[in-house]
Amino acid sequence: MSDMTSTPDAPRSPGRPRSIRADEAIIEATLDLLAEGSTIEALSIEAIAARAGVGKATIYRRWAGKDALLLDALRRLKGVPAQPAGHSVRDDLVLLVGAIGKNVDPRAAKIMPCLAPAVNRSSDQFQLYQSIISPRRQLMREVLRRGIDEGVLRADIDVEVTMALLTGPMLIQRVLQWNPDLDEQTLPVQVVDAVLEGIRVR
Amino acid sequence: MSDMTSTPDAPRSPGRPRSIRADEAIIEATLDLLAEGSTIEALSIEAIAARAGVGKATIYRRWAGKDALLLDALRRLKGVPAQPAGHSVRDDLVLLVGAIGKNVDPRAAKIMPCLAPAVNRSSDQFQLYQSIISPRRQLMREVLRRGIDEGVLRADIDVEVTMALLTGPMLIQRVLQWNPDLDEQTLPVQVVDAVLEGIRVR
DNA sequence: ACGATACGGATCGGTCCCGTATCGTTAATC
DNA sequence: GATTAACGATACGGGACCGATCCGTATCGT
Repeated sequence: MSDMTSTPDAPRSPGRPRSIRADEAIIEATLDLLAEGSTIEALSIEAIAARAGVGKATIYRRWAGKDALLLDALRRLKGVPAQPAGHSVRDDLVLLVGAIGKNVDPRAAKIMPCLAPAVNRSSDQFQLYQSIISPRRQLMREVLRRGIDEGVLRADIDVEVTMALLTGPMLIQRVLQWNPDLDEQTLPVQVVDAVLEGIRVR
Repeated sequence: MSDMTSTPDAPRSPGRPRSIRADEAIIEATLDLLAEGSTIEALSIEAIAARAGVGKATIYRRWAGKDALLLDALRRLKGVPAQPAGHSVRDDLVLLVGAIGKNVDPRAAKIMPCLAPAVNRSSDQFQLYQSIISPRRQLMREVLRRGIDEGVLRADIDVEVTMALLTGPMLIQRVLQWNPDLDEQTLPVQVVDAVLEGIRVR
């Protein structure tokens, strides 16, 4: 949490302790509202409090404001990235590409697109966004490096560009519905194979 | 316009005619404010009126509300897609990929990302979005088909998937700043060449 | 000159939200 | 049982915005 009065070595705090259920309920309510279509700035503390069955004061007791709460709430969305098996480079890439935009928390799929515009406005939110996707990028980077070491992939490819190549098509389709004619199900395999083989006649 | 009292066969409307300058000023103010970082729902009629040097009533006289105004304003952003030269398939693709997210109207680059979340919420805005990018997709589709016909590209590629392959990386980088380590300048060439050649050792 | 209408500007009531304050109640410790 | 602080609920003043309406003025066609 950002500014909760968490005292690691409990020096005894008198009075009624803060409700852990309230903490959870507030975070969950925030994510639920976002997932239901509310945009970040349309989200109100009052709506969150009502949804969480909590008084507004209970929220302000824990966070300084909407931004601090949002930052904490979004952090919960990180989820666990898919773990590649490590056998076939192609299979690992298909797995990673297929996992793009698919988080353990189904709400994340709805929320992430809304983050996009905020990312270019707030430095904090940009950092948050990067901290979420960075580990996933690292996973793919390792698979590509492995492919190069094993001699499956060309040694002269630009790994960063290749990651964008694999990620981009999946992301614009899942997040923007870029092309209604594309099939999201088969797209990961198609993308990976196309990138592997190239499209030029040879 | 959405609900202007436009009478095609001018039967002469009495009274003072509407100012064309006001029309333009309102649209321009809307786009300017969006480009300056305002999000769609943070945009207020009052701010637009103030910026345009126009009374609020002047806006309400022309549009039913913010949504109608926005729809009209965003339609102005379409701009003219880049025209491929038609000589080299590779060069044409580099040109088209490089043009992604780069519109004649520099404000469009700032505004388009903000559209992303709205696209999944409003059917109208989804249609608008598709109507903007659809002609550009068509342009790339034609270049790819030409490449196949000329025997430069493999005949068995999925053209739609290939378009996503070329567009995705550029779009996530320009719109989301997906990977800070990528160079936007060289990315078009890198993407096109990588897609053309593939990354597999052969 | 006249009616009609649009103009920029100002004001109004209503709604929503923020952040704070204050209720009576509840749950822990002493 | 007394103390203490968090609880849900509610009210507050302040602010932003909406949509409507009204000024007095400007600009048309007649």
